[in-house]
Amino acid sequence: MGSKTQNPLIEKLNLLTSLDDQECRQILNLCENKQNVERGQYLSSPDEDYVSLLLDGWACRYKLLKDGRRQITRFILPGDLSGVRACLFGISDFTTEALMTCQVAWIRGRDVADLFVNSPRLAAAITWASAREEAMLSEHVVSLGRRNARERMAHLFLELHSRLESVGIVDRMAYELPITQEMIADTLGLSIVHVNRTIKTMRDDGLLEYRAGYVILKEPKELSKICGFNSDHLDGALHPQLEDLI
Amino acid sequence: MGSKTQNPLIEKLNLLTSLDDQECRQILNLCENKQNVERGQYLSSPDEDYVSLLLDGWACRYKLLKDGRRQITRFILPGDLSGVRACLFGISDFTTEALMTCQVAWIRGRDVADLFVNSPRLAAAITWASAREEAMLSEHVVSLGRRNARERMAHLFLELHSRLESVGIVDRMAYELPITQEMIADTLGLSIVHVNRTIKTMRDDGLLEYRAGYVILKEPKELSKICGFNSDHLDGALHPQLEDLI
DNA sequence: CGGCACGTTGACGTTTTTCAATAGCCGTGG
DNA sequence: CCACGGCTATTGAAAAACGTCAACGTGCCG
Repeated sequence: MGSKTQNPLIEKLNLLTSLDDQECRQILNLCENKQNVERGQYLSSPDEDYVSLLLDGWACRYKLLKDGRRQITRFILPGDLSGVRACLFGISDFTTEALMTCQVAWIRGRDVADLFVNSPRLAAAITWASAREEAMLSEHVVSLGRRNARERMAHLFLELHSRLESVGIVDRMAYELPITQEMIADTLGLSIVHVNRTIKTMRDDGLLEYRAGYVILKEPKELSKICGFNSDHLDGALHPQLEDLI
Repeated sequence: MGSKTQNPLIEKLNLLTSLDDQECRQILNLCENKQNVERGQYLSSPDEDYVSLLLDGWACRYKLLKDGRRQITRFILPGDLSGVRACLFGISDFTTEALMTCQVAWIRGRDVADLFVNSPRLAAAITWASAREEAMLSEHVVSLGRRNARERMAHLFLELHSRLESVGIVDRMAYELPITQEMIADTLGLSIVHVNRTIKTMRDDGLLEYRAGYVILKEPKELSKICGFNSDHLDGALHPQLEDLI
């Protein structure tokens, strides 16, 4: 695989916002190598010994049931870490796959472990990433358990917008969405057909535009009202009282 | 129902299994005070400044939508930590509520933060708890997104069995389940009525017994086959190669 | 040009929800 | 003691949401 490090480097890591430049560099310095992972290839390292930091592109994490049903639990966007749990604590029966050519940096598990011993702040940043994960998954559970198709869709599009905005790759209320309707279905626990129909009615109602690979949220207020979206859980602040401790 | 309000102190914390007795005691020593929380009361500390360690009883974490729909994201069992994210990183719009009289120990947020600076192994244990959380939530997402009612039910009952077993409060394949069918419905993203019918058919098929507050898994093999249950994600081992590092 | 992946739409089936009614349990107050 | 209300479990009938099957269109690419 090409270990070319071109350099469309992300503006920000999706870690604690209070990390300063030097700390971010410290994280980036742990990256042994950067490489491109092609669409359809797995993002987990073969032996699960590395955490990956996505520098560019989209990936997703999913579980495949024996009869072929698939559930996507998470989209991984530029600036996101992935594989922390698998790397520190063992295997996982989820798969992480690149949805397009991705630029990925790898951090050795032992270097992450070292952070706990030598860099408390960075260890806390890793824990924050894990906690943010948990918060997004909790919202995902709420969507799948108690929101209908339109509400789920609105929530997904708004959450993706928030996340992409925080790494600076949206254009106002529009952003690139390089995924198929099948993936949306597998994320939202719906069938492809129903996703298609739901998008159609939302488009007909003027809530959004949706073209191949591109979304424009035309009525973000209305969309938020539909699903009760709130982006607080994505925010990267450490509790103020703890800032001086760690 | 369990009238065990007194002091059957949990056998194990649900943390990294490699913590030794002294380390567990170290965690317990952080607990400023223990108290009983009555059924229906909230388990979050008023100011979110404490992490809670559940010593006895059941609690659950849920989100309430504006129109009254509720989604339970997690059951908190004896030995579980809760509130780590809220405490370290800020507020959350989820509520944690005692389902019966619970014995709870509180750990100050700053003491948890201190662990990152002074006790890397314990900090890693906290991170492990967060990662285990994430794994359970991922499975929950899979259930809600891609499993039908019977599969979800089987998965829930098996997962609860595994978790209770690991803290030593099951009797073979039987355990106390001090929750209503409404809570099961709010966990599994189903209606009460459908939960009731689903349990009925599973009972009729001889898969389980279900009486008020009590479950017996009569055909655990069959139940596992129904939902593809696997308990690996609940296991508390640190990656072997890292044991010596942290 | 053909093949392929993806999106779109209609007709129909299934799962699950909603509404409604009943029954048991339990504590409370008369 | 009993009547009563509140909560939970249970069951039937009808409706709504969502899935499946199948067909067709469209754009891309070799």
